[in-house]
Amino acid sequence: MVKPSGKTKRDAKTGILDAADEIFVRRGIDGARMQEIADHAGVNKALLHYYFRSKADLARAVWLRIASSFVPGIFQMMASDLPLDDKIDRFVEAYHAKLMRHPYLLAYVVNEAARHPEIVGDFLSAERRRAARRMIRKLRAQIADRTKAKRVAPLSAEQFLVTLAASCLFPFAARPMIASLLGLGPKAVDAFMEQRRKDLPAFLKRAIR
Amino acid sequence: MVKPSGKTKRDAKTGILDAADEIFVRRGIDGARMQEIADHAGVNKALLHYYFRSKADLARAVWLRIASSFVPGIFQMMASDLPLDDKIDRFVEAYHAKLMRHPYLLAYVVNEAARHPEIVGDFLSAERRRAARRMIRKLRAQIADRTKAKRVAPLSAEQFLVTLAASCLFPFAARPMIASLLGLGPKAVDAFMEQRRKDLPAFLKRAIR
DNA sequence: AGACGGTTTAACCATCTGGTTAGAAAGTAG
DNA sequence: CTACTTTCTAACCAGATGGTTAAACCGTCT
Repeated sequence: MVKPSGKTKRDAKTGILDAADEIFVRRGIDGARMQEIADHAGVNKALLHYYFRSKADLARAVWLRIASSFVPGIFQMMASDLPLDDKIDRFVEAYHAKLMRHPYLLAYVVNEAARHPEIVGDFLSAERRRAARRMIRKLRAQIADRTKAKRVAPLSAEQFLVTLAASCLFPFAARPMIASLLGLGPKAVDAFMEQRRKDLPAFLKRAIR
Repeated sequence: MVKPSGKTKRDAKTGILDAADEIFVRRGIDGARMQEIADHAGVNKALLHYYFRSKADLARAVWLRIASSFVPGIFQMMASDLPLDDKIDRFVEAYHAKLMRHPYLLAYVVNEAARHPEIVGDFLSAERRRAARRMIRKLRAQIADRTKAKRVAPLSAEQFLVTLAASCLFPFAARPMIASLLGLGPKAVDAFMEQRRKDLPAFLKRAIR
């Protein structure tokens, strides 16, 4: 049996994945053209179909890569023994850093998840589902400690997590609308986001104080 | 001069707009097919081009209609003299009701706004910009009153508004992901959203208490 | 009735798009 | 070097898609 060089192969395949990543995220799956991906990767279009049978296949591969970089690391941190306040700080920080560098990413994720809900499940292996449950359980315990100590109305860990994610992520998804409604230029919006990164943790902690 | 029947004309045109609305929102602009819109409206495809020169034109008309139903009413309420707490209640309530009925709407808005930022500006007339500024000014005063009275760290009205919008809207955009991560079926997610509608106002008020 | 103008349609067209194929390069084993 | 496999490409194809056109339709005015 002949062993392929391995290096060349991986280079071409990951090169295609990188190009597809960029184009799919920028244009959306429907808006992306296989030819543009091929050009961007510096490869013949037929090669895309050689490594990935169809456009849908390629899109799925890209989706899995992106989802893997988006969720597991941060969710593991959220399941750890860190104090709740530190978790909030790190959550805000992590997504702020990631989304500042990939402005189209969230619109892509939201859009494709809404129109092809099945791919969301594709990404969630049994192990990842368990990890999510662990995280929720841990958060629930930490929040219960807090609300009990301070005599505050009880708060569902799920709801808090969603609010945390919403507060961090949504502004990036809604960036153009925020800019228009507040009358801010690109630099001013960046400043607004930076301000937000600093203020948001305190705001959220106050709500569960 | 011949006067067109008026009724028929308006029916056909708005019929097309209604159909286009549904299809564009469901599939996204790139994913929508002119033929599907025509079929859905019960009209020949050429008629779409008779009333709206191109697909882009039709998409723009739909966008403007949706944006008009999405923003101005609620923002006017936010600029009114209502107490801040009531505004929070109404804001949560209004978007909850709207988005429960139009599950794809937010993904559509986020996606198209991200990929065609210019259309966001198209919608914001000078008058609407003024209205937005009025709303911010009013909110700023109301929040200042609160934070001063309760000796809390000052809070930007803009940041609060974004957090409010994020907490209400994002869960609908992220619905499939929430469902998968929390392991909820469609009915359980509805219940989760309903719970959220009830809990969220208190959570937000606590943060600016 | 008949002419006229806006409305609607069937048929058509040029182009684009995802996907295929046959074969050329290029790497590998013997 | 030769035989063989994998990688890569140019050319091609069928179907879809946005858009056009010429003519039919239909109410209204004279």
